Amino acid sequence: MRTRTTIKDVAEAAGVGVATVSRVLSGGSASPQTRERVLAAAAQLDYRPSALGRNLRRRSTGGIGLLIPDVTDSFYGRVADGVLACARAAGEPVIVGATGDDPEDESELIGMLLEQGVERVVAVPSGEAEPWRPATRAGLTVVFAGRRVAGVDDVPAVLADERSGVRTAVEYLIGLGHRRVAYLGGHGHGQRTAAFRDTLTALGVTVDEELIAFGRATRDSAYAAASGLFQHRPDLTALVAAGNLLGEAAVLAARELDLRVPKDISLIMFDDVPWAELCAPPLTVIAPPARDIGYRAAELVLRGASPRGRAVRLPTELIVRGSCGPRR
Amino acid sequence: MRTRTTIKDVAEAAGVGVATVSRVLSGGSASPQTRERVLAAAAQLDYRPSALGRNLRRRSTGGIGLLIPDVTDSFYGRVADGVLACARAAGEPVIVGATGDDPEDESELIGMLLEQGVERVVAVPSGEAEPWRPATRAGLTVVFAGRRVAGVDDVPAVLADERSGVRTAVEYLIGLGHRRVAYLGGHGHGQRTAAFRDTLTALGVTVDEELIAFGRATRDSAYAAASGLFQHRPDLTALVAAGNLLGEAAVLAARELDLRVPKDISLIMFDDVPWAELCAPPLTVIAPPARDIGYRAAELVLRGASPRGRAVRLPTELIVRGSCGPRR
DNA sequence: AAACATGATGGAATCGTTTCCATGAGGACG
DNA sequence: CGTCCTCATGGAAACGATTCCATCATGTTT
Repeated sequence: MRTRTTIKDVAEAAGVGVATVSRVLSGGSASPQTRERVLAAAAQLDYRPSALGRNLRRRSTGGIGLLIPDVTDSFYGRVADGVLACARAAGEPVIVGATGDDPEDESELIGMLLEQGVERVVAVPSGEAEPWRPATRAGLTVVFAGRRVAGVDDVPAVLADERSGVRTAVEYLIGLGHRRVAYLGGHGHGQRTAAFRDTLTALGVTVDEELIAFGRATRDSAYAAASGLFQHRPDLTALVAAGNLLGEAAVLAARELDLRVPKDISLIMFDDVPWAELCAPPLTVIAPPARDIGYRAAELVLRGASPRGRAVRLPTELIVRGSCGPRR
Repeated sequence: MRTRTTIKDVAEAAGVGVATVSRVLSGGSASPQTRERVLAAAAQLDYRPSALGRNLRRRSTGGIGLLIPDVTDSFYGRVADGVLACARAAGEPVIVGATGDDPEDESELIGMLLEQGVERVVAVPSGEAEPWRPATRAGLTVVFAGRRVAGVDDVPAVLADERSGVRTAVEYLIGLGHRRVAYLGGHGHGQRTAAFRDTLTALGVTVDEELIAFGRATRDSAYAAASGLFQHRPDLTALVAAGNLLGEAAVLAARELDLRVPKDISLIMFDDVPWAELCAPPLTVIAPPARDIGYRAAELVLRGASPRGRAVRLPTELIVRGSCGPRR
C-alpha cells in the first residue's frame, strides 16, 4: 500500500522547502504566492499533517485524558459528554479510561496516559491521593470533576454545589414535616454526607446515626443497604439517596417492601436521570449539572488551569416531582 | 523542570547502547547479565518508554478509536464500556468521539483519528457510507458495532440479532391476542423495522402502515411520535418501541394520555435499561447484549479483523416483566 | 550609492523510539 | 590451529513534523 503523503511530498510538489510548508500550514509568515502554491499542493495531495511527527517534536500528545469510574453510569456519562463536547470544539482528541473507582486501576490508567504523552487530564478521581502523585510530579495538568481528593490540593476542581443541594433537599423534607429522615450514601459522597448531618443539626433535628447507611458501587450492595434501612427502621418517613444508583435501589426496595411513595415514605435523590420521570410517582431530585461540570473541567484543563486554582462550584437544582409528601 | 528520562539515559546508566535497552525491554535477545543491568537501570530511573517515539517509528498509534452517537445513551454507553474493557485488557488506549449520528461530524472525527495515526476503529456508524471511504482507503481496520452501513460491505460488524429479537417480541404480542400492534422506530433501526413488518405478515396479520411511526433521536421528537400514534389510533392495543429512547417516550406518552399499562396498552421495548425495572409496571424488553457487542467488536479489531469478515450476530433475550398483557 | 533593516526561504537539527547492519567475541568443528 | 557459525552488541538511520539559524533578495535610510 502506498505510504501516506508527508510534508516532504507537499514541499516537493509545491517546489518549496519543508520548512515553508510547515510555516504556511501553521499560519506562519509566507509570501502570498508561495502560500497559494503550498495550499494548492496540499489540497491536491489531500495532505493531513500526521500528529505523530508533531507530537514527538512537541514532546506531547495534544489531546486530553478522561478518567471516570464508569461510562455506564448516567452521571459520569453526562460528565464525559461535556468533556467530549468541549474537546471537540477545540479539535482535541480524548483518551478515555474507566477506573471502576479502583485506585489501582486508576493508577495504571494514569501511567498509560503518561506513556501516551498526554499532559492534560480531566478525572473523576477514585478518592485516593496516591495515584495522583506521579501525575503531578510529571507535570500533568489535572482538573478534577465532580469530586476532589483529600490531600491533593494543588489540583483545581469543578464540582456540583453538593452542600447547598443536599441542604435544600433536607430543608424541603423537614419543611414537609419529616423528622426521621434517612440517608443512603455511597463511595465518594463525603461532601453530601457531611452536608446531610450539618443541615439536620442546623435545623435542630438530632442526627440518628442508625438512619445513615452506605452501599458500595454495585446495584446489589445499594439494594441491600436500602432494604436493610427500611426493614430495620420502619419508623423512618423520608430518605435522601446520594446518587442515582442509590436512588434506584431505594425505589426498588420500597416497592419490594410495599412501601407506598410518597404516602409511606418520601424519596429524594441526588442526581437527575431520565428514568426519574418514568417512575411512579416521578422522583423528586436534586439535579447536578453533570454535563456542565465536564465541559467546564475540560475548558479549564485546556486553558492550562492554574495549579493553585480553587474549586468551581456549579449550582444544583431542586426538581419537585411526585415522590415527596407531607409526613404521614 | 527536568525532562523525562529517555532510553538514552537508561542506556548510559546501564553502560550499554540504546539498541540493547530497546531489545531488552521489548523481549529481544540479550545476555542474562546485560538484561539484568538494563532492567535494574530502568527500574531505578523509573523509565517508561514514550509512546510518542515508538508511534512515530511504527507509523501508527497503537490505540483504538471508538465512535459512538452519544455517550449518554445507555445502549451506546454499554457498548463503549465493552470496548474500554477489552482495550484495557490489551493495554491499548482508546480515543473516543461522539458523532451525534451526524455523518458530517462522523466524517470529521474519522479525519481526526486518521490524523492521530489511529489505525483501528470500532464504530456505531451513523448510516452514511461516505464518511467511511477515506477510512478504508487509508487502510484503517474498522469494525462496526450494533449497526452496519449499506454499501460498506468490506467492514465486519458485530450486531445484536435484531431480526430474531423483534420477531420474538411480535410473536409474544400476537400470542397475547393483539392484532393492532404499533411500531415506534428511530434512526438506524432499519433491521428492526423490517423484522417487524416481516413477522407480522408471516403471522398472517396485515401490516397497517399507519401504525408505524418514527421519531428522530431527541426526546421531544420521540415523544411527539409516540403521542401522535396513541392519539391518532386509539384502537391500537400494543406497541413495540425500537430503542430505549422510544420506549421512554412511549411510557411517558401513555401516562400522559391516561392509558393504563398493560390494561389499555401493552408495551415492549428493544433494549434493556436500569429504569425498565423501575417503571410501574416494570417494562418487558428485548435485551441486546450491548456490552458484549462492544467487547467482541474490540476483540475483532485488535485481532486485525479480516476485511472480508461477515457479521457476527449476538442473541437477544426476551425479559418478561409486567408491561404486556392479553388484548383488552 | 553604501549600509542597513526587513522578510521570505530552505537546510538541518531535533524529538524518542525501533531496527537494520556491521563488528567482534567466543565456541564448535574439521 | 584455522575457519565458520552463532550470538550479543552498539552505531546509525529511519519515522514526520517543527523550528532555529543562516542566507539571500528586496526595500529603506542616510
